[in-house]
Amino acid sequence: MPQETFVRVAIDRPLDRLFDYRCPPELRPLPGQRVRLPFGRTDTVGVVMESVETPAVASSRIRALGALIDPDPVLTAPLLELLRFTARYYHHPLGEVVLNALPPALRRGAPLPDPRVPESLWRADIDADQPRRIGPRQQATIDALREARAPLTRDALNDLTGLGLRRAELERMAARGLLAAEPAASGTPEPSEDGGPAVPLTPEQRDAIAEIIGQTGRPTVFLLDGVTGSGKTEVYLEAAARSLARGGQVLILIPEIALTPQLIQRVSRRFPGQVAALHSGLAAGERLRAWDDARRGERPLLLGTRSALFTPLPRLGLIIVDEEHDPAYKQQDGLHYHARDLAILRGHIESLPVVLGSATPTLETLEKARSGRYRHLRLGTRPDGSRPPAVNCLDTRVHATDEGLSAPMLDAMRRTLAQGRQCFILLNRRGFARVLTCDHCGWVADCPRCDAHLTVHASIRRSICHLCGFTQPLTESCPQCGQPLRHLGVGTQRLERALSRHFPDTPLMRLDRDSIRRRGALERSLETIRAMDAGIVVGTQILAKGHDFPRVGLVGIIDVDQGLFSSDLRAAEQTLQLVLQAAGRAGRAGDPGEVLIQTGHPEHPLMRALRAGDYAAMVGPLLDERRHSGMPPYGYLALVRVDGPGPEATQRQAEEMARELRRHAREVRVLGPAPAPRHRVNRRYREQILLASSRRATLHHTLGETRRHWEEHPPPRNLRISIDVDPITLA
DNA sequence: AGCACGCCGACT
DNA sequence: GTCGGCGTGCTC
Repeated sequence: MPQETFVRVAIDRPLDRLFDYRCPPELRPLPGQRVRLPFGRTDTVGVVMESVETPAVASSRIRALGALIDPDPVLTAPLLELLRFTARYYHHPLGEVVLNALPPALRRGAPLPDPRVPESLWRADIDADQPRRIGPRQQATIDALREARAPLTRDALNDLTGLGLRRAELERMAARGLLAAEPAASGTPEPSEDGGPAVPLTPEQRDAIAEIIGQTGRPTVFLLDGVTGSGKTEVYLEAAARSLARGGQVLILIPEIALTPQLIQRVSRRFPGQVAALHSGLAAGERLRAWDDARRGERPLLLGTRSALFTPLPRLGLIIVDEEHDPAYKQQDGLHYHARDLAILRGHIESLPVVLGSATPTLETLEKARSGRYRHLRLGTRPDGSRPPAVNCLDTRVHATDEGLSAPMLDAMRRTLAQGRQCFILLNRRGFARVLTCDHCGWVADCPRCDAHLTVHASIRRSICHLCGFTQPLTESCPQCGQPLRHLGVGTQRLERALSRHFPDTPLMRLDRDSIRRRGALERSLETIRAMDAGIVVGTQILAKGHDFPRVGLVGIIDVDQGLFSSDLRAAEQTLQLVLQAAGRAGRAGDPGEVLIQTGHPEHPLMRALRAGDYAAMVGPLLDERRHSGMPPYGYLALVRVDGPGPEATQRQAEEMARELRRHAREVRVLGPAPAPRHRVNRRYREQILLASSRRATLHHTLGETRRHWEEHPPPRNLRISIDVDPITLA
């Protein structure tokens, strides 16, 4: 009798199990292949995980597979292994994890894009000096096409310009006779070769590249540790070039593509036609195309944000994680994975080197580099010969501040501007004022849905909750006693207004999430800043990201104190990183810049360390502290969160969870439940339980057993339980 | 999660 | 009488 075969299938449901199906004789799906299947009363999409001889449930319950969606697997075997681990490690349903690795269109069962259908290629089609009214976007498009000297796809154009051009926009330009479209010739166009690196490499850079390439095919992890301006990007690009030259694919992860348009442009220019970019700004179709181009090796270099980690890359040879300290690598909802940690795991599974780059590495990474588990590559010298900036504190108890600004800060700004250099003023709070309050009766404008004050946004005359987005019109007088209200605390918008009064004739810009919301606004702002001579830029941490500016003489930090005294696990570390990243903007090409920090606590150990200026030295005491308290990297944490519509039921459920966790705890401390630091967000109440252990295994045992229990005795539907393994913040 | 079944309240 | 509220149970 012919042997029947069965497959075990992953499905996009929050059920922590796989489902077995009978294979009709003509269907022999391989692991990683998408299939359509009957599920309950409907049809759904699944991914085959493995073949099995005997199903896990009685054969009477087994149903037959519907159909294959693709002729071949869409996910590779090593990627499936990574996804299995991910589900186990983060205690998340495997089906959701697996389907999450697919672009949304494929998750819903859409067909793969047909690689034989070429995209349009665009070229400039305009007489050189024909006088015409052309907008800045159109001009930039035409300039990019002329510079490329070859017709480009829309994707390639967007990579080069960062404009996010839509098809309709290009078609409008074509209708006006500015552009012409032609179908792509067979095969990829090979635009003009850009040659090797633009600047000669330093010996340190050459050594780093040689070390990385020397580990090809081995799961070696590198920490590429170098201050701003030390040329980490050149090391990435050159290592990538050599890996590509050997026929491998390269994955470069970056924290947020939207904030680093310069990097995409730089990579696209260096590797024309070879780069696929994957990030949240893409429309569904573009995302699918980029993903599939990377999967098929059509574009062997994939540049993307954290989710790009799950892209199948059959010939992957090298992974680079840029700015590894950036918390954006940790997904904060649903599947709480850390893309940097999983990148390292992927390196092990696929046996390839992983490069973690940062000027301010996390304590976790530094500790592993110090203990020798990672190879530590240092780029100490800046290729342009500049020295690091001097860091000084301004004691706000001595120097009073008005709208956030002290007199010495203003003096330093005047000096810097007089030298023809720029001032960057960093304040990590957007909006106008922190709160709206009444001096007479003490009323404060609070969010009706969260435990948070509403932030004043004067420009749009509204108050906004930064937690849930609730907004309401600004009121002039107190709703309780009718007295006029006062704006308390300073945000970037208020700082901008104050500075425009102090420096009425100086160019002034603001850079924060609100100012760059419109498409292309960030690119325009960065361009303006770069073109500006002396001037002032006010902004949030976006200012501290790795943009390159040539003329910054002063970086002023308005308020670090909330970072010094926050009780959160990583507050000190992250404050250090933020200040140093910001400081990295100061001083280029011979001119050391200056960093001025306003603080009420200049004697605080962190501030003393900052003045000394050496990140590695500052980290020592922080690591000691972590060791003594058993915190990461010397101990392991997991956070169990319960949230629900009412405070009492949520608390009861959290208490039951904690009881269950304690029942299974072996060498695991179970702390709580306690109301989460922001107890109420978006009309939901949140309780949390912290698990701590000196061993990973015991933590996972406790979580696993508890999870099994609640799968069997599920809590009411309106209560949600989520597990955050290796939480980045306890808030 | 989806989806259906099931058992109680105010409508044409 | 029946449309529809959301509690509960199941999915190979």
